[in-house]
Amino acid sequence: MATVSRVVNNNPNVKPQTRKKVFEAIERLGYRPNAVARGLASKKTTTVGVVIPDISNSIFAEIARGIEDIANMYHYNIILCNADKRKEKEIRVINTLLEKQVDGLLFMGGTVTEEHIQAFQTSAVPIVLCATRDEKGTYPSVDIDHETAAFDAVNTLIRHGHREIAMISGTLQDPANGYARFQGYKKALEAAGIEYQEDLVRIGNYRYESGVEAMKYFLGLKKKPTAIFAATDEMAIGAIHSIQDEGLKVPDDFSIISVDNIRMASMVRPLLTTVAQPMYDLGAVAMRLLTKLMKKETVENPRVILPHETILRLSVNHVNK
Amino acid sequence: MATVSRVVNNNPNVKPQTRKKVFEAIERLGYRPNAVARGLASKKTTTVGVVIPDISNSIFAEIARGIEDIANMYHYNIILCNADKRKEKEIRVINTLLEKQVDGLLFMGGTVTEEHIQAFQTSAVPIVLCATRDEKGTYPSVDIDHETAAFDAVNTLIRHGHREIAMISGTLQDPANGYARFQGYKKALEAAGIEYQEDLVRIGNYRYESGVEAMKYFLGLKKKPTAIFAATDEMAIGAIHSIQDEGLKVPDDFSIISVDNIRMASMVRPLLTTVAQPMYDLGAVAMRLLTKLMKKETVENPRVILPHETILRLSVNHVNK
DNA sequence: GAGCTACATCGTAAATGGTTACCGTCAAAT
DNA sequence: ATTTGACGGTAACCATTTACGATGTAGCTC
Repeated sequence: MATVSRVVNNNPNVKPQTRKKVFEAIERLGYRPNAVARGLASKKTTTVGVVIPDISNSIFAEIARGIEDIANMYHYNIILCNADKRKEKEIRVINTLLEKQVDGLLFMGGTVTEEHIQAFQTSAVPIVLCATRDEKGTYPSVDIDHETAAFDAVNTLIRHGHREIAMISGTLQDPANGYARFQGYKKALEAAGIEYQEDLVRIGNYRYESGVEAMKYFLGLKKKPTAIFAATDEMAIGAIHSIQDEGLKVPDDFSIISVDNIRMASMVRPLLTTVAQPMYDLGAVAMRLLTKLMKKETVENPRVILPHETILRLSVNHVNK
Repeated sequence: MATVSRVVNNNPNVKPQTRKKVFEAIERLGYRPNAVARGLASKKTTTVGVVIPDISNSIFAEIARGIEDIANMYHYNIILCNADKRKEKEIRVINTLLEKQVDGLLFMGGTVTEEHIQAFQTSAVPIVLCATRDEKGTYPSVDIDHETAAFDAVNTLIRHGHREIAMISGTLQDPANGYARFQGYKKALEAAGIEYQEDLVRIGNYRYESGVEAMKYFLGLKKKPTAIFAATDEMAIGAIHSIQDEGLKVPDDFSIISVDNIRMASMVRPLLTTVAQPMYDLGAVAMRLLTKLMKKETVENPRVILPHETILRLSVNHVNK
């Protein structure tokens, strides 16, 4: 038994001849090692748990792809759990993942609350937050700087001469895509000495339809904005279509910018100018970080902020007075 | 030990009072059952393996969501493995999934070859194919009828008076999205007595860019088609933009139809007319089928074909002579 | 009231399929 | 002959489940 274990695990303490005999027997018997027994004995499962808000959301799917690729590279498997940003469900899957003795946990989601922290603390294995972070900064995380990303987006509008800039925001309850991006918008206005006007902000739900709706509202204003900053590409695309449906043009009549750079941003007319967040890399870097933690390597900086980049395409123009 | 096991597993043979004491101890000690040991002893892991070509592809992501929801409903977890339709990698992940003692396997991919079958045969647990099938029909599967879906698509073009109908196909090596949809195109032409013309078919790679390219080719023809059938929505949207970039209009100058009905189909102008394949349901039904198989329930029809539906939106018009 | 049965409850120990610490053996080298 | 190191085997261990047996209690019969 021990010898078989050694050859299966590539332990050098076995004569090549014996190794060969074992391999032949394995072949002949159709033996397949049982990873569950192995996991019990070795206390390692070579699988990591991933909690994700919604795999059918292209942003998270792209992040997941990054996670999977790196996990695969290090021979880990992934247990994937959708949790829809519902706290109660998140806590539940964290616990079942921990019961399954995953070697590490990758958490994506919206807010991480006190209850999340409590669940995390019961964990014997490392946890990293991906595309989110905890307020206190006690857990390793990889994310972008949403506020600065939004700031940069609004700023490129301002540099193009716009001063009537509306925003289609997400809910302010959401710390990253919602609140932070909204703060970036406000700060950019402030830095340019532009007064913040409440009726130039609409709250959407990140989706296309809410972008359409929000833009309809702006189009109904007596004093219309000249540019729109949307918190997500999807809402931006909704806004574009809302404008085009009225017979108006982007960027001639309105400039549009947003944050994300989903694939669709280069599959619309006009091509969407947006601040790219490196989705694949968010996942990849988070997973890489987790592998280090699982190997108990010391990591210099466990809270990484990935750079964003504004991609100038065709939906932003100089203001048209 | 046995008693604890009984209360944890909700076995009725335990006095309420004892049960309570056990729960208190669990609470006090912070005991968390070890699913790995449980799996070893019970020979069940309550996890199923899913091999998927690419989770960042929105179609598969949507299917995966269906799988996950149903799995969750039956208290299964999902081990997700990307395999990129690469046979060698598919075989490899099938084996590691089986080593992990998954209770069942859901296979999505392109072709299922003889080697796949061999790998499947070593499995002690049920396997179902999702969005694909094996030629011999030996394995349970859930899929749509790609040929008929394509047939229906082309047919609605024909019913709108079109006779010069081009196709942007996928590779004919791919049995489902490629070959079958192409066959549907040919048969629809044939049924309408329209001659098949080789230079009205271009092969793409399912992606947006290849749709753009293919359409450029058609626009360069002396005798242009009046309608285009694309094997996927993405290519159709590429074609639409290719047309619009030339200052021409959809559907005035060209009618466009395709198969899939991805979210983006209702996020373009004009809204894309397409034959919908029920992606979420493909996943959900496949997973449901797998749960039955895992419970050793007998299932009447293990090879299910889900219905498709043509969604009339705005990219198809009556021909304009 | 003793004895018996039946049943509910609980504990014991084997089994699950590996890993690994430890020890014994053997051949080669000193 | 002794030492050394490579190699292989033994058995403990991992945390559960589960078959089976032990225990206790209540109810019943005589």
